[in-house]
Amino acid sequence: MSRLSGDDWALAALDAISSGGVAAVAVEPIAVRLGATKGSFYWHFKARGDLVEAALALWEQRSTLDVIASVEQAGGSPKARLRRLFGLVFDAAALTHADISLHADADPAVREVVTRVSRRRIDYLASLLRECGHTPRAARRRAVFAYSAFLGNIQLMNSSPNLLESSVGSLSRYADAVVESLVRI
Amino acid sequence: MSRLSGDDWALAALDAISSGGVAAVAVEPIAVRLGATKGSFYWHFKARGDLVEAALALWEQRSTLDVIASVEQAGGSPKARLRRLFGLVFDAAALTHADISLHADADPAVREVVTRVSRRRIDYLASLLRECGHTPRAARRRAVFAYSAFLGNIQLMNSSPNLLESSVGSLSRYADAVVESLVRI
DNA sequence: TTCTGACAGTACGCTAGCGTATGGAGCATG
DNA sequence: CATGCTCCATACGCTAGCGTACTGTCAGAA
Repeated sequence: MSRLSGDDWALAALDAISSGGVAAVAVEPIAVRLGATKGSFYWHFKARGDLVEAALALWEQRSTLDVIASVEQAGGSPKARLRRLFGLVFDAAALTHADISLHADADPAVREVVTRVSRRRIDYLASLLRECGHTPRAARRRAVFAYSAFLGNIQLMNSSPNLLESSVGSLSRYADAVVESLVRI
Repeated sequence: MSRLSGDDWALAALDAISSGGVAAVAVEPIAVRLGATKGSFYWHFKARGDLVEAALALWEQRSTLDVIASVEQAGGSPKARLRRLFGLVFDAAALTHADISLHADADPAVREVVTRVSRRRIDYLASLLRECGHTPRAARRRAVFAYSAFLGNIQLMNSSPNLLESSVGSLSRYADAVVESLVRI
């Protein structure tokens, strides 16, 4: 990796966000991690803010569009797609860590992206639930509820892993149950 | 406020946590906000870490013990207490903001406190649900679920307020419904 | 009134991180 | 081979914030 691209930096920045929030996006430490120096960074970006922006864009892409596309491509019944969706998001620890940091951020620019991401995810959830036979209103209500439950779960898993596992047993059976109760008319 | 106490500093630090996370606990800016200087701070505390610690202790007290005591003192049926509990936590924006920041923090010391707080809250929820007639196992499962839903809700309310309100209508009726479904055997 | 101790202000050095300027290294192309 | 372009390293100045040392102030005890 003798020569870096802007995407390399954005990826590393997203990594930093996952482990320490936007505040952890610091040029010099990331440069060290990439085995480079600031010289490289300031070639690809104008300022630190642009790196944060790029990382957010990357996150937005990966955590919504990519996930949705992957689920849609796999196909299957709406219920099967729901189940696959839950499986994906629970596994992708890297993505959920970024989620946690970003949802807690107070910066307006971050919140704008987060809101867009949340909206898109909820829209997709609602569309699946409509396909399952729910009315648009009910589908939307359930989608919002499911999404907020999802947020709470990753939060709790992150801050105190034992608490959840001890009362829920297997995560995959838990996801089964959640999907089941969401789909039930 | 010509003379400050250690508690004044801790309170201001908790405020800083609410609005910017633990990273926002910076001695000099807080000194300015208190109309003082570092000279005061380093009289009351040995180092910045001690201030963070004090703020966390304050949060732990207020967001668990105080809330629980207040609900218990008001009395009423377990269901009424549950309802009162939800009303309290949804209103206390200051507390929930701190919650959001702290649940997202990666520092082991913070996570230790957060885990203790979560455990205590879940324990209290479970005890109320047992009083409502649930078996211990069921009460605990529901308590964990309710708590994680709570976390998700404050998260969503914080990062994108409109998303929740638009699909849920009145927050107080929402709380009614949640309590109702929790209590139902 | 004087003295003492609790409390606060001021001045200083130190580190981390941002941003800039400048000087290469290496490759491509004439 | 010379030239120029792309990419990176190094060195520098600047700010925010931590922690320390010393100096001041004021209330109450003696």
